[in-house]
Amino acid sequence: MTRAVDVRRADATTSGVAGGRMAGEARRQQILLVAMRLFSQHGFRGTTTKEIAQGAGVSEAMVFRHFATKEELYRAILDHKACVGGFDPCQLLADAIARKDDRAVFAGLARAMMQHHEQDTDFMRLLSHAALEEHQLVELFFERNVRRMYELLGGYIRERQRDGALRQIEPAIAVRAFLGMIIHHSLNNTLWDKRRTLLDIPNERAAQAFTDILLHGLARAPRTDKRAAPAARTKKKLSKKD
Amino acid sequence: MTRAVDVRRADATTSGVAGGRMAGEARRQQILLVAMRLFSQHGFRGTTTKEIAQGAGVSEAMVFRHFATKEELYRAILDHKACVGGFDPCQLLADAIARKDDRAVFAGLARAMMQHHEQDTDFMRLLSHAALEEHQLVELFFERNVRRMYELLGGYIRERQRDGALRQIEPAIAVRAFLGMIIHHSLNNTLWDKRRTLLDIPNERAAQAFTDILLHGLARAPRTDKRAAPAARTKKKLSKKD
DNA sequence: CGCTCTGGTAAGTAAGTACTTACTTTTAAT
DNA sequence: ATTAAAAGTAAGTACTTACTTACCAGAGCG
Repeated sequence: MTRAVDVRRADATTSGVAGGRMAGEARRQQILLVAMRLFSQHGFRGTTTKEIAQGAGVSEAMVFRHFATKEELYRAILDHKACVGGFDPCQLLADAIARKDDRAVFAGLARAMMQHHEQDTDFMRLLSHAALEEHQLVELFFERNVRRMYELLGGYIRERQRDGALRQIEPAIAVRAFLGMIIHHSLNNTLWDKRRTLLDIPNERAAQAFTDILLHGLARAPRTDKRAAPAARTKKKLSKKD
Repeated sequence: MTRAVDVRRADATTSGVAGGRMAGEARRQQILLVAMRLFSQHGFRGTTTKEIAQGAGVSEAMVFRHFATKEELYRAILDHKACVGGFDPCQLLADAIARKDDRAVFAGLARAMMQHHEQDTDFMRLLSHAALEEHQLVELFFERNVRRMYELLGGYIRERQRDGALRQIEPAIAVRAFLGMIIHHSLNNTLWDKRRTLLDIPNERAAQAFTDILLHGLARAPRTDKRAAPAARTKKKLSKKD
């Protein structure tokens, strides 16, 4: 709980604490960067404007010259990250999707997401803080990134269902299950179990394993005989009620 | 961001704002209860001792009579919840495990966890806050609850692998995948997408679907062939014993 | 009655907190 | 060189925060 005045200003390149006078826009960007790191570490309320200023190597007044309020600074970060932060799954997967290479689609996505999470831990933390603080910009991020992901993957799964390659399960559920594996795994690695005492495997293996589970899980024939009537799979036998 | 002085003291039974003089221990418990609600809503730094006192209907000094520091109060809550908060999967699943009823084991767990998450949203939030704030008591919770879960489920999967019912995949990975689906789903419902615009299904259906995906995903025969092997059938209808 | 113990408070205090004001230095175009 | 704007600061302000101090009221009990 005692937080101490830890590393901030670690190193000129990352913290950007450039001694001299900077051009306005450069300074603005630098403050933004520093603030993002601090907000992600300590949340909105847990970060003081003084710390941000110190981290950037300027006086507090400079922070308020560039951003009218602390809130505006926060908003600028979330806003910026909501656009830039998320990679573009469409582009990444376009090729595999066109080839209908299920394994390439899902494993590729898993790999890319995990890598992304690993590199941008700050943003994951920032988003988590924002969600807990019920910041409205989480919704923006949702609309811009998450919903598109559900549409893209859901659409692909639906298509493969029509092809007869996957069994009939609500695509959104499958998407949630898959993203759940990945995101939960990343959160475990960066937040809950950093020392990886529960499970310590390289990303590549995790991506393969999750893809395996999903694709076998969605595969058309639970076991053998697929030459039987295809109608049988509409509800299958395990729909034990609900 | 503007938080306002919302509901606190909603109602005498839940907020415990009992007017008169109380016995020491009773007051202590009541302060604890109020504090837990507030901490879960706003995190440690986001909750003031004044708010806690008001919520409990006493002066701030009373809070500090019972708990030397705010930190001690927080600790008392996490500590208490780490014991009481988590349900006991061992007991819950003992029967299904003994019967080797895969579907009952996993669906039962999924159901119970989701229900639990739904009822104790406060605790989920509290834990998330604690993890982000890197509070050391998260580790305690991990040791007491999460690790046991991995051991229990991992052990069961290993056993079923020996039985030839499940294919050879590292059990811990399967556990992570399954818990990931469940926990991610719960977090979506209570934190990220409360209005459930991405996916809105009853818990029971989610539990069934996740179990389906996992069990088919772990099933022994990924493809066709090997119709001779009788082992392949064990996981077919599995719910009905065998 | 006096006397103490306990649950309780009003009113602090010192150290933050976000944000401001009044002022100085540097840059660069005229 | 002159000058106006831009980059920068030191020292506030008004308010909040965790935590303290000094005191009160009533119950129980001799």
